[in-house]
Amino acid sequence: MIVATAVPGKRQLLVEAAAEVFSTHGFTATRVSDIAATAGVGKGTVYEYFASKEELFFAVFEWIDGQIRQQVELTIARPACACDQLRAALAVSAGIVSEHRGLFSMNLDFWAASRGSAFESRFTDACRTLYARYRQLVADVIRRGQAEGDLRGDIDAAGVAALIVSALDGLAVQCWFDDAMDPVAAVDSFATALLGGLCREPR
Amino acid sequence: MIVATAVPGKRQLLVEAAAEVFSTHGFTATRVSDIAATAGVGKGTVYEYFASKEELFFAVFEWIDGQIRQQVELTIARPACACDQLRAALAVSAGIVSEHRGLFSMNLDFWAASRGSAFESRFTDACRTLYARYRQLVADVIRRGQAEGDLRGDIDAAGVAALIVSALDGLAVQCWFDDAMDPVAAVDSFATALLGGLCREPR
Amino acid sequence: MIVATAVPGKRQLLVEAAAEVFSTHGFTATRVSDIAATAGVGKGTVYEYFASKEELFFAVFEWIDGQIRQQVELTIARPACACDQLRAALAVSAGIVSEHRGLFSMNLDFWAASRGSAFESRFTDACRTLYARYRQLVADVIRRGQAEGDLRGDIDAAGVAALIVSALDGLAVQCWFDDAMDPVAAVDSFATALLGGLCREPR
Amino acid sequence: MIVATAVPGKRQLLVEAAAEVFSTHGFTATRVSDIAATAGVGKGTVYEYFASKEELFFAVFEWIDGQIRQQVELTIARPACACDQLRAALAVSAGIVSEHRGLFSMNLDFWAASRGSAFESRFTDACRTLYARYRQLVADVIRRGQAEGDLRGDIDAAGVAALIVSALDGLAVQCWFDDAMDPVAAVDSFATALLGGLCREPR
DNA sequence: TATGAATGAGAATTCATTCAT
DNA sequence: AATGAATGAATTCTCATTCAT
Repeated sequence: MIVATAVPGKRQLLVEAAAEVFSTHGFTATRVSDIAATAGVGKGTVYEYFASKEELFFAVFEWIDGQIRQQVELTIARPACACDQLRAALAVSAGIVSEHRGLFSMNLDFWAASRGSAFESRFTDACRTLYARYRQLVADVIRRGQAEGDLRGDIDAAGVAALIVSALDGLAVQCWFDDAMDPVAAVDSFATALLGGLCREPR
Repeated sequence: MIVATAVPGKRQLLVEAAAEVFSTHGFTATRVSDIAATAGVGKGTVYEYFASKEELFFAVFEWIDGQIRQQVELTIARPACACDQLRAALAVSAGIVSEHRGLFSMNLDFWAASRGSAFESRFTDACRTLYARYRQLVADVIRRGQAEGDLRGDIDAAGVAALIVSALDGLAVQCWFDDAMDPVAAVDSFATALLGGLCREPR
Repeated sequence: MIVATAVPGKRQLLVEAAAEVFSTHGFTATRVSDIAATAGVGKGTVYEYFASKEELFFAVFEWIDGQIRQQVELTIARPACACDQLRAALAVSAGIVSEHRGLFSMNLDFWAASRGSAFESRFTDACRTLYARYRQLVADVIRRGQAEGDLRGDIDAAGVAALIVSALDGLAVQCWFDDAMDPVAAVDSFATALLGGLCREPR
Repeated sequence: MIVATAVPGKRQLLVEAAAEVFSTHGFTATRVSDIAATAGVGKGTVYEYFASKEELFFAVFEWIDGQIRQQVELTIARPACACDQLRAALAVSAGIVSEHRGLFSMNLDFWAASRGSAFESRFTDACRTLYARYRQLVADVIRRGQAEGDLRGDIDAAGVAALIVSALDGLAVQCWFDDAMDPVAAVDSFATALLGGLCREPR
């Protein structure tokens, strides 16, 4: 679960207030004064802790990234065979998307921040690193599975890992646009297909 | 291929100029005057054809959507077994991503336009429809494959279709952040894994 | 006389409106919107012609500098002996100060602009050049007078020129603070003393 | 010399810290917190001693004024003929300018403070008084010289005094803009010219 | 129809000042 | 007395949009 810190300092208070307002209205439509009001402080106070609106936005990005990665890593760390780990990683990710549609919509803003904002390169770099890390995480599981004989050895682990990570991001996007989507169920079918093979006859 | 229309009217000229500038600088950082200059017309002329910057942006969205869907539909329409159709659809999509990284980065802006802009609901609705259509397209192939016996019947076609579409979107995101990614190779590995099954022993 | 241009373009209109407002309220206390209102245009229009408040301020500086230098140069250009030229230059300068106390008060702002503003070096450079030019102008007259035998040859022309120019600036400062000062009369006494010598017995 | 007080109270400590920061960055660009930091006290402490930034600025003005006037008065107080007193007064003033270019640059800020600041009239009044006093000082020397027969009696003492004082102020301005200027040498030439007469034949 | 000069709503940001501790 | 976290008034500047030509 993504939960508020127990005893947040004022900086963290602002990050969480910002997350709330940004995730509701989007980056552009959010005014700094909205965040200040939500946090229950004066407008100037925001600038005591963050040099700019974008700096605060980036802090929100880092906070959310940390929260999510922590859960995924914990899940994958549990000892199990590679198949089960992949399935569990997919399931927990879908669960997060399902529970936090609002927060996940911020992804769209984070991504867009890499397009023409003053922090363009900062967000681009952070996202590149973030995705490289997730791909690595998944690829390692796959390679271990291949080494241990659970998974087919004739498949490029990095390529498949990239697409698994992609699938989860893309799923969150579709869920953002369509409340009716059930990410958990979709991911479950996907895991079954991917692990067992869609084709009746393996190729 | 995504190509300029042969004899564009001035409206189409503006759409294509806008696509170029938007894809280079992002929606927010693009000024209407930039687009006018790129199109070689006066700033006021833009408003003869589009009521607002966002309206023009939406027109770009529709144009690109049309271009891409056309290619995907043509690919899927070719008679083949379901497996080959899926593989071909994945390949052609990856190819488009690969060839048009710039255009694809606009996705990030389109998605973000669903967050707090004046056209919020217009983009949201359009994206919901767009994704529903792609999911349908893929799900139909899967269902046909199941009916014809090429694909396993015990799998939820809709769920898997959702994730396949997701994977392609997510892949484009990662390619935007990381020039070193090769979407075509990654998709190929993914197709092999998905169709044949990652596990050595089918489950 | 310092007069408004006969057919000012909008840029010049703004410069003159700005000169009026700046000279009345000082740089800091002047709001860009005040200038726009005085010029009878919208706030945004100011930014069509000047990139910033300081850029406009600099344009005012250049305009006033041009106006004044023109008069001084015209005066000095009239054929006369060096003594008369110096006397005339002093007189015309005092006359300008006397007639345009308001405009001259802008000097105080121009000078202060060289202290910590974004345009610090631009104003510093411009003032350095401006004063070097005036010193040169006066020094040339003195040297000519020395060559022609009208003025004592044992005196450093550059040093005296610097102080003559200084005296006029300092006089404008005192006039700004004290309406009762009569620059014309003061300069007349000064010219007599300087040219004839304060001491009863020449040294 | 302008030196720090031997055992400064905290108020004086702040005045001197402020003088340092103001003279370095100018009034506008100086933040109260900079002064506090330079003085080694908390920001709030400044307000225990001064009601506002401008009040502190005014205190700096008074402090510097006092320091400088003291030196000039001491110089003039030395018994000598009027000619020598004038020459000495000019020399000592040029010496101060030369040694304290930084401090003197504050003049530009003091003057500008008379333009649109909340303390406008306070600075204006103080400067008017200050200059009246200096003019009086110089005029008295001249009048004494005239009475004693050292100086020509047909010259308006007040007018000449005003320009002598002006010249020193203006000189400081030019020195601020041009490091290459040597105020001491310039003033020496000026003194010679003024006392002995620029013209070969006294008029 | 095409234009681009003019507009002004709107938001980020700064920093002097306050005041609870 | 000393502090510095908190405040919000105030102002610059941007740029989508309008409309007279």
